[in-house]
Amino acid sequence: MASDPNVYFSKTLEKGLSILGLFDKDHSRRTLSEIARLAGINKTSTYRLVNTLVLLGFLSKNLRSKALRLGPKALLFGHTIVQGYELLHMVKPLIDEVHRLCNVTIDSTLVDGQTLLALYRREASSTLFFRQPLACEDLHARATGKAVLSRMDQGELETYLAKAPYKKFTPNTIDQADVLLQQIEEARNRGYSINNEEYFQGLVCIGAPLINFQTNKVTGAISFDLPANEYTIESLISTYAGQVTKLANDISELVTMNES
Amino acid sequence: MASDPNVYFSKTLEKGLSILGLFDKDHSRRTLSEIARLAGINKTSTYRLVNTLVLLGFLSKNLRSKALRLGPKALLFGHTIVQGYELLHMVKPLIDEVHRLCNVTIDSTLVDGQTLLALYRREASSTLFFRQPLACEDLHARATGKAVLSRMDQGELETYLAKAPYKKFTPNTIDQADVLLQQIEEARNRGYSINNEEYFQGLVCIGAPLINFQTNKVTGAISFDLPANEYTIESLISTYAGQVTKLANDISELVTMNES
DNA sequence: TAACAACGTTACTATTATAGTAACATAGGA
DNA sequence: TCCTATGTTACTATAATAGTAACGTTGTTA
Repeated sequence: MASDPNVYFSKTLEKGLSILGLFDKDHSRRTLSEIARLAGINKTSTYRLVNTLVLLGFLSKNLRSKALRLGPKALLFGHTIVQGYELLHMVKPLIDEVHRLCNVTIDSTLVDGQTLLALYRREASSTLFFRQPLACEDLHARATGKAVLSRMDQGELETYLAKAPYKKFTPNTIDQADVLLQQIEEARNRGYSINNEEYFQGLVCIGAPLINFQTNKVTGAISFDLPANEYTIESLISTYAGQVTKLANDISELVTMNES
Repeated sequence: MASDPNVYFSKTLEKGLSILGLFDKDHSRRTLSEIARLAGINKTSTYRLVNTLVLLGFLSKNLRSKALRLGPKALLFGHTIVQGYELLHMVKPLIDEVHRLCNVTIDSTLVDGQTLLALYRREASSTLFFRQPLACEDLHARATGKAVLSRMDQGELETYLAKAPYKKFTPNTIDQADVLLQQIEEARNRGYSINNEEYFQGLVCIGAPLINFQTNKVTGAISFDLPANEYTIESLISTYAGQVTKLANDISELVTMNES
């Protein structure tokens, strides 16, 4: 009776997607009740939605244990969606090319609100393996994060800075707002940011922001990741500062074109 | 009034997912009408669902052109789902290990009905690049496809064979049912299948099926892909037949465990 | 073995969300 | 300028969902 402000919003779809989103690397099996609880949906509705996903092949249900997990359709769906992300295909050849020339691990991320989303990563064969998060809210501890922060508008930056003290990943991780702010300003002035084993021991990175030149807003960042035992911060900068900023610039142009 | 047989099925969710699924590598931008037409949903409902996806960040809408494309949330969502697929993480280390030892491109696929779904692929640095499909219905032209066919039950196999003449990708592609059937029987007897530049010029492959040992059903296949100018079919077999079948066996055991 | 608890499934309606029609708005092309 | 295609909004009948409650099943504890 109260004329909904959201006649053009489907709660059902929102719920269904939130259910699918509950399955990730660390939660590949879930039970119905668990889903209902986590998604905040009542049992019957959850049952209906889960059943739908099962019938469509997005989830598969173990007949005995009733445990749910992602089905083949979900795998295809996920792959298809990732590949359907236009920017990925624009960015990939540029990154691959630089990777080929320099044999360095290159990471690209998008910023969505206050979180970094993995876009595309190309690893140098030698790079020490570390588990790359798909979404990361710890901008303070990453080269890409600091690059993004260096070009955020004042308001958003302050919101982030207010989160101090920040999560510590290594002894080097910056956990104080004033130190972080200083590094951010430095990054803004120089055009690149540095990560000195602040996220992962043994890994030093140099990053640069991706900018939409039309709106002048930051849309993400890239970084070159290198082994700390082969590079000092100085040699990292002298070797790669030019390359990261150039690559970031090239990608920024694509982003600008793409978003207009 | 007619007691629906499907009270526990959400058409809305089905529609929403089908809309998201319309975005892929070759269709990264779509219009509302296009979506409505392709998904077979009326304009208003499409508008509601699309609007929902936009508000949730799965789609983004260009303010001027109204063109729709996948949003950052979709990228994260897709990545998360793929990584949430349990089997991927079980298969990956095995394939990576063999890849490391042999420096060969290894491909793994799941079978879903009559289509092959890409599971995990590890490329040898030297492998000629070819665009790997996420879903493929042309079992006849691939080593993984023939491996799967060699272990399908009679009924399903006949369904596939009835599709002849098959799509031709190269001069070598088999397009006649009797030739294919012969190769399939050979593959069943030997435990591995061969692809002699039938899918892609310059690429020879040797494949083996993945079996759920408990149900004795085929769940997918793997293949080693190699350059035709370095391998004859004979040298391919003598070098790799043992390795593919062993790897397929190891993965099959995982699959069996995983599905019980 | 019995009782219990937790979970999954089904039945049943009130309520609400969606489908569908139609009208309006806007933009691009003829 | 008119026309057509496309996107957006209004409105209402109808169909779909939410929510309660009850039932079946499984596995655990006493």
